[in-house]
Amino acid sequence: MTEATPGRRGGRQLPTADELRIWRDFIEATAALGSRLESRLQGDSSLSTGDYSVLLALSEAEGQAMRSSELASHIGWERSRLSHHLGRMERRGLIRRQECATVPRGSEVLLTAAGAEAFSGATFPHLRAIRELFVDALTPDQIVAAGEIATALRARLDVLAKD
Amino acid sequence: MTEATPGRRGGRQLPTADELRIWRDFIEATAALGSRLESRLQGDSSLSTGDYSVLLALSEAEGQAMRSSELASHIGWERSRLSHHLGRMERRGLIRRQECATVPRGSEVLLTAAGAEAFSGATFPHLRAIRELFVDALTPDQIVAAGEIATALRARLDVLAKD
DNA sequence: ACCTACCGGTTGACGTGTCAATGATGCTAA
DNA sequence: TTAGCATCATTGACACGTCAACCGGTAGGT
Repeated sequence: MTEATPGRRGGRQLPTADELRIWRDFIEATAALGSRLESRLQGDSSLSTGDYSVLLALSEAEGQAMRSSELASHIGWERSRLSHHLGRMERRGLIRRQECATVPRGSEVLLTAAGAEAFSGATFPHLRAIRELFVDALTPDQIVAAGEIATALRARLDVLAKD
Repeated sequence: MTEATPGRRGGRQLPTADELRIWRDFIEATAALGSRLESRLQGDSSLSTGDYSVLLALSEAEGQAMRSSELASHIGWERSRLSHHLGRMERRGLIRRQECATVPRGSEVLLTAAGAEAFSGATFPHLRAIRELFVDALTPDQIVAAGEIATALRARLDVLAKD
């Protein structure tokens, strides 16, 4: 009783004006939050949030190394996105790539010393920024609500994953 | 009282593990939501959400036209972003630019017939997608909470607008 | 009048993301 | 054996964003 064709109440197709306003506020605020976090991290460490995700995953990995596809699914990226990103990170000396010994066609991504150092220097300021921009912005109730909203949105996206 | 260094007030510097988990869920879910909306709109209309914002503003404008800087502040974009985007939209015939008669150095952005048509074809599917992916994902209480969270985040960003 | 400072707008360089196509290699079935 | 076929990863083309530099012109102050 949520969907339907034009008409039937309880089943309108389009958002109300209020819903639309909230939608706009919500999507714009979260986008602004993300981009502020991004520039904060950039200023504090010369890393992007993408770099940070990759370095975090590698730091926590066995031997500071992971297979490329494993890394991609771990951080939820498409393979080509990761490949492009690793190319840029490799040019900056943050990671290295080498043929994987165990898996035939696999490529192994290694954290370099420079990468580990950049990551460890970025961690504290990044977490502090999350606190300042997100945690401190909300009441404890709102933080809980934000978690539930995230879960609900994610569930909805997963349910509609066939588009 | 959880973390360390210069800790005055009941103000630890770093988020707790729970806060961090919620942060991650939240930022990832909203990013995924945005990109799903984007690809929905793309598939339904061959417009991006950026195109949509521009066309919406122009559609509602006096004479289907606006000065460039006015448009930029109306949709909250940086000037160079808008300039690049208008260049792409102009190549696709969605808008036109011409010297502004009233303001010396100003440039005026006009909606073309093709642009108006693309916009009107995109509106219904786009609103429907917002409903399916956002409104239908949440309870009425959660929608209200989402609005409050957006407002709180925005307020926090504005307060810290000096970085 | 002249110098300077700002203002509206554009441009170039570069990082980032997606999509589709391309290797390179193993697996399986005719 | 060999013709497909799936898998791992990369590449190229292109859209999008940001940053910093630039350009043309108007406005102030001296």
